[in-house]
Amino acid sequence: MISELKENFGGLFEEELLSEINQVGTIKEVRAGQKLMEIGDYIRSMPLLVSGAIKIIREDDDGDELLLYFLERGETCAMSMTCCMGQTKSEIRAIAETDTRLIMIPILKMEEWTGKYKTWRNFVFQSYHDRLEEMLKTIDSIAFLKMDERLLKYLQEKVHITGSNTIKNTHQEIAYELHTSRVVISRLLKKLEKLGKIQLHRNSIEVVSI
Amino acid sequence: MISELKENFGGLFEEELLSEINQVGTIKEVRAGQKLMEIGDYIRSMPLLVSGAIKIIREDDDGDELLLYFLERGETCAMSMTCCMGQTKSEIRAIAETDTRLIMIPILKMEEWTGKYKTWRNFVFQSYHDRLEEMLKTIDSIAFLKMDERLLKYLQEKVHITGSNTIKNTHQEIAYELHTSRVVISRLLKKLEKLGKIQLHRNSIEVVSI
DNA sequence: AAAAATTTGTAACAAATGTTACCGAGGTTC
DNA sequence: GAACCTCGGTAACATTTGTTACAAATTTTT
Repeated sequence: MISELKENFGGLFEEELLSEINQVGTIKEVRAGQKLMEIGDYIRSMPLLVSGAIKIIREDDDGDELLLYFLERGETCAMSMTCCMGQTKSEIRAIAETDTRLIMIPILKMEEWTGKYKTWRNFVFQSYHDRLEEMLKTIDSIAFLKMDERLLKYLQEKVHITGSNTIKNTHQEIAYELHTSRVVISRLLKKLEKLGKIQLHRNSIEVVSI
Repeated sequence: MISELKENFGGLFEEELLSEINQVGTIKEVRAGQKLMEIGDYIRSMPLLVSGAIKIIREDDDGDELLLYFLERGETCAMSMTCCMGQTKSEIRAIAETDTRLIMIPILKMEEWTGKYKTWRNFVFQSYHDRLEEMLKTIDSIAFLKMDERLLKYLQEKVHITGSNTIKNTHQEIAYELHTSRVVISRLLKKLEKLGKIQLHRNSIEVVSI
């Protein structure tokens, strides 16, 4: 674990903290599609993302979904942090977007470290800041953009996160994440294909040039 | 200052911290409508809200606005905190919604206190948590609600924040904050009036029962 | 008081998004 | 291979939201 720790967090944390993490952290591996956290769950440990990507989903009372953002390597879930400390329930769902490796830190330790290590504190603050920024970007998208622009952004994000130009999703799945209907997505994707930006296949979308 | 400090933050902070705040904090008073922070500003101190309310506004490249949320007494601006520490520019605009009193804390001190006082640390973490929650609520509104429901929520919020059943705004002002057009707001307000929920006057809206 | 500006109401229309329905292509199961 | 299921394409239509235009009421400015 120590090598991948240094790879992802070496620049941030001092030796002593790294070795503490190494001692108390446990590795968790999840496959793409697997659920990491459900709305209403209590959280007992804080995740550090070593590799892969996680999508964070919001749901309303009617069961309607919305993709909030993706977490990437080197990041952590700000929601988890406060949930841990405040003993409140999760307000979001977390699902592995790709195969993912995490280091799980027990709550108690993370509280201890915020007093003990300035670098840890800064990391936690930075994480909050990043998450607030990400939320602002999400708000910008749904408030200021039309659906076609949101879809384009979504496709770009997917390419970035998965590191592949082929997006393996059905139109229905995309519709859920953008909180719209399948017909709307099919319509807009067809338009993008006619513009030469993508190529449509069954169960997958090939991004040509965006 | 010490008395209003205790009134708003007495339960949270220990005597020693309260007295430190009393020493280095400076009082700032702003009138309703006055701007506290502009997009792109660098922030040099962190505000603690003693009385009044502040509205936080997001703006896109075209100058379109959106109300994000209100800050109330006992709260602080999470954005400011990270902007302070990371030396980054503000991404939002802050405008006093009512006459407002603030205690301004210099950046250096707040960094020092995060190491020194556990209660301060917890306050900062709690503030981040509250802000993330508030952002989630904002996202819920714009993603899942129709404009008439958003308007209703907005009116409720206004009544709560100002402590008055009379909302002194033009339809155009409301339209800006909800990022829609004046005609849409006038239309929906008229519908609410016909339902007996509000009464419309020039430059003001009287909330009867919501 | 007259002129100008602001605010609101309303109609008519346009655009974006959501809904329902149905079909056909592909793949899977039996 | 027949029956079944999933996925995507498309049309037709409904609803929501946005736009333009104009009039009436009220307030402010000159």
